[in-house]
Amino acid sequence: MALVGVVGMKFLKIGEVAKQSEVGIETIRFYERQGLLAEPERRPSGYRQYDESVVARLLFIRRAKELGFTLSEIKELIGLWFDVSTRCVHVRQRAEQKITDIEDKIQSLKKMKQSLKKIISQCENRDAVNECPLWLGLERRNNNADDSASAT
Amino acid sequence: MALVGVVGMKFLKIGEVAKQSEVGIETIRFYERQGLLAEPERRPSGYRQYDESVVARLLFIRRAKELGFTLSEIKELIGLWFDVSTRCVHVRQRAEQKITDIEDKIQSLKKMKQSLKKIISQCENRDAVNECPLWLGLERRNNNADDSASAT
DNA sequence: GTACACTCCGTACCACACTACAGAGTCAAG
DNA sequence: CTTGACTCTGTAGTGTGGTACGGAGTGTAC
Repeated sequence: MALVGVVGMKFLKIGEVAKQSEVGIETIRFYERQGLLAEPERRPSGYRQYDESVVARLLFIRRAKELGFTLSEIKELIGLWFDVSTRCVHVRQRAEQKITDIEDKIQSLKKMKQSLKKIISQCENRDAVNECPLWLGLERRNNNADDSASAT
Repeated sequence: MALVGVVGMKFLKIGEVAKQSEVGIETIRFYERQGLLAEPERRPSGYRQYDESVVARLLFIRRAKELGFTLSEIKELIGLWFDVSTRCVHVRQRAEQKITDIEDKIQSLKKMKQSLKKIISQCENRDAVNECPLWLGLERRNNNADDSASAT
């Protein structure tokens, strides 16, 4: 039985993939329908047969979602990789755009973190807590020329 | 500049707030119902009367959403500020937790950025594009002491 | 060879975050 | 005044991202 063409290649059933990636079975099939996962090989019975790489893909999708990317953005990010050998110029441009977006996100998150630190320190010092400079300056693309905001 | 009864305090109607914050009128009312915005003063006619600070609040909400926070998380973030004078210990803990989450997000975004750069360089070098080390290692809670702070 | 878990497909349903009316009242320029 | 843009409340509908069946077939351990 189990004659597999290639050596040592471990195949996974959908439930095993689900367990390893901590993504629900239904969700995996949903992602397949949405084009985030390629349609996998099938056993004669129709069972999906995954190789291990799909787990990494699913972990990536999960994390990217937590970072505020939509499924269609994630699809695009994944697509960048597979397009790389084909239409170089477009890929390059899109990748550079994504990098800019990501850098903006990082900057905003850093501002947010500074604000939270400020909250904690005010908390500790029991300073007068009134002015709420809070949260400002993380609008995106923030080239703040004006107030030299909080820095710790 | 319009001068208003009391001091130089400018009041805004909902449409003006919407325009300045680039958030739809319906969405502003929706956020009010959800408790992300306090119920504003009303004119005798029932018109909402906002002061300018609401614009910053809305920009914050917008940005936080782009960074992957849900409305209820955003509500909590906003709440942290206003609770700060009251229940210090809890606030502190929650703020510290948020900071950890944010640091994780930043790390993952940095990994993602590195992967994109790799795509671009492979694009340029026309290297064999085969192994797909891509996207790995951004699962969350990954501490790498590697690449330093904000660079371009 | 029969339990029993697993998988298949399809459809329906869910929560979240809006978005779009309807029908009535308000404001401000001309 | 009138007129037209703006606002009010309330309810209904939309798009995204899943989640939960139902009824059938499959795999395998005993």
